[in-house]
Amino acid sequence: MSYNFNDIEAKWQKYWEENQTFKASNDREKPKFYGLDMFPYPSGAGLHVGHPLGYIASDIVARFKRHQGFNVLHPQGYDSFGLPAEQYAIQTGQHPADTTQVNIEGGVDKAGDKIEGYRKQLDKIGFSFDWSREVRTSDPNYYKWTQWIFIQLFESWYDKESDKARPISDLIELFNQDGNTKVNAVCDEGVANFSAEAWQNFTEKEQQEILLQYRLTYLAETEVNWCPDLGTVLANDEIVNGVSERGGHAVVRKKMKQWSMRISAYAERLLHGLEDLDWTESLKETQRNWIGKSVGAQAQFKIQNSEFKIDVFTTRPDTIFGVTFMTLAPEHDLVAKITTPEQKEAVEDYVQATAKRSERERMADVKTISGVFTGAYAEHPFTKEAVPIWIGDYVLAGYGTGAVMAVPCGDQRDYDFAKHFNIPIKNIFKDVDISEEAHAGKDGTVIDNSDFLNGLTYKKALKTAIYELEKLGQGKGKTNYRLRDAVFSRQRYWGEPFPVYYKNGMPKMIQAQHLPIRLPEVEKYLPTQEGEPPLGRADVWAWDTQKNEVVSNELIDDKTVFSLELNTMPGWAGSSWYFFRYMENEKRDEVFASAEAMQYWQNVDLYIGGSEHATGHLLYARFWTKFLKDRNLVPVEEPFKKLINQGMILGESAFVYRVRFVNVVESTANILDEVEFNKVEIESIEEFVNKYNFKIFASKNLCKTRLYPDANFGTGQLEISSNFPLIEEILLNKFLSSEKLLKGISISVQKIHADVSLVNTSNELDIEAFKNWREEFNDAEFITEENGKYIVGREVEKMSKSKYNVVNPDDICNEYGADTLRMYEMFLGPLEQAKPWNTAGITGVHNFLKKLWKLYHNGEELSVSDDKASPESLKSLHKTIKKVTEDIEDFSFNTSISTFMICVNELAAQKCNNREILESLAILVSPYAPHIAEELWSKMGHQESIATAAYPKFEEKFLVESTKTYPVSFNGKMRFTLDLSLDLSKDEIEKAVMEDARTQKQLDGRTPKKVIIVPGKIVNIVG
RNA sequence: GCUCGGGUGGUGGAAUUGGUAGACACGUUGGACUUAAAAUCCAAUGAACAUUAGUUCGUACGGGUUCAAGUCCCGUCCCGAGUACCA
Repeated sequence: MSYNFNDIEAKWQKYWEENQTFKASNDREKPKFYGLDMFPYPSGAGLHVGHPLGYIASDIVARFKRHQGFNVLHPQGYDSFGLPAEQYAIQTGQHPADTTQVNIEGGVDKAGDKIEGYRKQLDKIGFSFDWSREVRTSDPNYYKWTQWIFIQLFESWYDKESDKARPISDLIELFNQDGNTKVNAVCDEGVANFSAEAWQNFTEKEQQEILLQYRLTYLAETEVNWCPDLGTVLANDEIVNGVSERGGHAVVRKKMKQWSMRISAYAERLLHGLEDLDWTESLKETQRNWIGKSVGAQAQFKIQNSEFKIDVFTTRPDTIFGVTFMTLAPEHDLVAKITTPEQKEAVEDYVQATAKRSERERMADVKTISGVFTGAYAEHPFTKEAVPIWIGDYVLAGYGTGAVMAVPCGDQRDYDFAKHFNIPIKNIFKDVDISEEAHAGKDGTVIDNSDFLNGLTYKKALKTAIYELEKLGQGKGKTNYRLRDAVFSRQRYWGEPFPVYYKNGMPKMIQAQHLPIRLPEVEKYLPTQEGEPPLGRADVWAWDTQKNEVVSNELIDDKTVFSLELNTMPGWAGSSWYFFRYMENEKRDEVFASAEAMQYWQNVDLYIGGSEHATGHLLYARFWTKFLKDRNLVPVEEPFKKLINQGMILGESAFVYRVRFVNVVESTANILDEVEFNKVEIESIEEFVNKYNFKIFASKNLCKTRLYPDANFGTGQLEISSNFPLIEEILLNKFLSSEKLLKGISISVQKIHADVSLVNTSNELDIEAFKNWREEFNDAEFITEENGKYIVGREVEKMSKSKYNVVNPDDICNEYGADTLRMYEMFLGPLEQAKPWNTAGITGVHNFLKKLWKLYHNGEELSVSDDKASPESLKSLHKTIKKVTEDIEDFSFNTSISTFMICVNELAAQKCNNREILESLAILVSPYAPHIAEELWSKMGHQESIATAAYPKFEEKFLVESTKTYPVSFNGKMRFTLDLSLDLSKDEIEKAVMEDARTQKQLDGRTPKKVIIVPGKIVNIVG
């Protein structure tokens, strides 16, 4: 019986489903292992071979852990809220819930295209997912709990004393006792002090307004990243290079009233928590940079002839005597207040000009120095000298206090600014030349011209300066974080609705027992005419506080019926806690996850996903977990113990080269006269050009000229320089009769993508298929290589539909089988590395599986004997057990595939058919190629699935060697090998080596100076 | 600019604490089987010279440490990722 993978795989996938083989129980008897993949966004494009890479890796580990006796939780679900579904809804009018369902479960979309569906595609690869615990973030039964967590955040504040989140009721109690003077909380900047009495005398509304400044999720007027094209605000991590991550749209800064998450309260814990996580250093570093802790001081400068004071943050208080000016961000509150009448116009112009610039412009143009003097002066805290106050857009409103004390001798930006505007530069570093550029003045530099800091070095001066500032009451040590509070509102339809209604303009939470608040129906998914979010179009979107249900907007009376929040939550809301949801399989209606379940599963032992989530999802999920831990809602501080980022699988794009006629010399009489179009029925150059322009394709090797990017052809297309003797010659032979015609035409070649499915493994294009691929190519002509083949060019690029380089895993499963796909994806290279997909290479692992199959068969029949295995076979097996076990633990899956290949090659050479070997081998292979392993296992007489068969135990005794093949080197160069017993002593080895004829030949009469012998390793003869 | 990775055959990639560089595959070439093709099997395959033993050069480049360096140290170049006026 030959290896009929299609039947085998279908059979076992059905078996696993029917028998619920991978259903995890919350049974506490066994040790637990929780292996998780970042759940996918179910897009309509379906899976390509890059998507399952991480899933295969985690599946191998999950299956391995089952063999080792762990109770394994390996769930899967869908992050099904998001922008693409909504954009598609806007275009087609279909409800995002419908398209999302089709994308997951399969069906036919409105365009009539058949969609296979994520689930079917995943099932085909044979994952051991426990689908009984599936989650979908857009399912009301799920987002009910997302809304519930939001309410918990609203009902909490961050107490710096106990360094954790506490219920808001505790805060109210504190306010009632002592006002806010004794409260040490993370809150908005500039909350006014009040006494207990004052608190009690505030109106209800005033109290709520104050509490809002303390809540962990709060509504506030903040400067946000507004993306006009997407019609929504974006979080910092959703912006890349000043444009939106999705679609690359422009982003501008705008003040808007928005929900925010006070993630900044957790900055220090998020930073500190990284230390104990088993994540890659680079990912931790990315998060550290994003949190951006800097330690320094806050200093206060009085403004001359004014009530106002400017607070600045600096990491270098030691350089305070070098201050020669101050710079405020143009958006700084004080700008309007301190500007002198003479400078008013210039300042206002500048402020307006900067406000107009988009983020991208501002970023693109960091080199240009700009700024304006406000006319005001501050007073230096120590020297009491007048310090001019400038504004400049190199100072960011959002960082620190939005103001800097400029020390041009020590900071290059201040230096450049000072030079540009002829502001004096004061050197406070001893024996340092600052005539060309600023000097950091840290290591070994001594401070000068600085009163009490004179003669000190950086570290000492830093402490002294802070001490003196504190003494003056004009500053203190301070730590600043780059991490900003995260904007939590989106002006979108396809997201979680907030469980919030508004009474007297103040947000009120809907009580938890009335959740979920379901998304209302709207007739269109666009913002309203008035610029409200899409939920502004809903007719039934008001909260009745008597009936506790969503009712028609017509009933709003602001007494018992109120308007509901129109924004929805961002994409990261649902993904910030889903890993806890999987733990719960029974009481999903009653709790987001039960305490018992969470106590058992704790946190994710292995999390695999893309590194693009470093500053988004992974940070937010850690934040929510810490919050939930503070409120005793979950038992753990960190959600993901170990994390691996799988590398991207790149596509190998195929290119065809299209001939384009340029610089056609029109109507040159003497050329036309002599032209004979006897090979094609053409009567003029114009006709020829019109007919064949962009219709002739030249094979790759005819176009071996340098490629130049060509702006005229849009992105991704290139033009090749225009010297093509070969093509010209062929053109002449094939289409034209006169060489002179070519003088009237010059050609260029344009490179365009061809669908990779039209190309075989030898890079030959299927010309007929290509002609039929797109209508415009139907009548194309091809100039082939001498052997008549059309060869395409290849280039490695990101896999994408628009590049026609997508390889569908379904096709690979059909042609080679899921086991081959799984093994080949692992065989490609290290999991974390980006690597190109090359379907040609797949035959290697496919052949391996065929050889594996043959090892268990003699002709058509299963051939397994109960005889004792030979020592060689046992050695091959145990070598493999050792290596593969180590490899899985190191996540080095590519090398374990090699190990299997070596093992099977050896066993085949030994003609091994012993049950004791072959059963163990089937278990070893099973995590990687589960279908063939199940089939062989059952053929060998087992009734139960192989999934929980005990992993073979490695035994050293089978590997013990008696001899070693020693490499014998002369001056470090290996010359020959010599088999010697491992029992020999150093002296005996030396004797044996020296007696060898080859040694004497190498020495050629010389006497060795030295002989290095490392028993069991090497012999090196020097001299 | 800064931070973190990385540079090994025609290709993807191996190489425990420094100890036989190129495992395992792909590709290529030659051969067997076949009317033929596919499939399968066998052999060769870092480069150059010698074509029989053998010699020399080879892990981005230049130095160094060592009996021995892809691996450790110093310098340079290149590629990738993250971040970017962060005071």
